[in-house]
Amino acid sequence: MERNDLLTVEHDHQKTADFARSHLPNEDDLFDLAELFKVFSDSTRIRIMCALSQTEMCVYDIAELLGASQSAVSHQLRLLRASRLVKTRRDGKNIFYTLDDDHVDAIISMGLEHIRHTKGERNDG
Amino acid sequence: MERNDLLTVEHDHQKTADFARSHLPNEDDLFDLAELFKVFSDSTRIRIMCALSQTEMCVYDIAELLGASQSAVSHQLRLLRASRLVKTRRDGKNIFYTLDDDHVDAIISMGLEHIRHTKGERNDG
DNA sequence: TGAACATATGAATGATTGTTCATTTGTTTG
DNA sequence: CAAACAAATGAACAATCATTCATATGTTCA
Repeated sequence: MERNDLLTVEHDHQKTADFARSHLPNEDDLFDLAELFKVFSDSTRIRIMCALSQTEMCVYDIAELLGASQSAVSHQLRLLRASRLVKTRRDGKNIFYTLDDDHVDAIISMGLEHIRHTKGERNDG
Repeated sequence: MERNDLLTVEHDHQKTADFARSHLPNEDDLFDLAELFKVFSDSTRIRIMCALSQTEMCVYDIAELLGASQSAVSHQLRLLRASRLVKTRRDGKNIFYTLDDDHVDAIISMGLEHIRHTKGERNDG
């Protein structure tokens, strides 16, 4: 290649990529982050989390609330448990679920802010 | 224990479900929320957003950064654009991407806080 | 205009996911 | 213990998704 590397102020792909790479979260965190947000990526689970942010509920309550099957709800709660977003308390035959993390509300609120913000923007084009 | 309708304070499923239902986001917001978090639910897209929070980058940069194909990156960027999370600026042959929303960093930070918090908890059981 | 580069897009495909159905585990109470 | 209730689990299936490949669109420059 000629010596245009001296004259032009071309965008340097390699440099840009290297710089950005050095600021990425590590692989483990990236994986866990994606797993975490996967939990928020289903409206059924969001409903469950929003509900639990109001009051503790047993599986039957949530199924009733969503008009979903007991099994479906239980499967979803499993995910929420695995992600440490909810915790349980047994009371006789019932198992009551509550949120296990302050971040849940914060994350959902921030999501709501974003979508309301973008909805307002629709006028601008 | 007889006469339990008078003596015991049984959990009222219907009441609980109704109460929680009245506090759920509306259907449209729920759908949009899930769509939004779906964007965050893939580590490739998180990588892209983290990178863009450091510096603007063109498609080629990002492909280089991730070791992914140009096509794969472009498809992902389409999603990010559709969700109004990134915006573009053309400079000659290149199209540079930048974040289009302050919430992106906030949402990712909150996610990181959560996973680091839960990782610390693993010791407690 | 045409060659080279940069990005976008459509179709196809393998992988992942949400739900259902059937069954199992765990708890209470007669 | 057995019956009744509450929750969890595994297999199966349809739907969704991320990536690839091939191709199209758009831009620059000779």
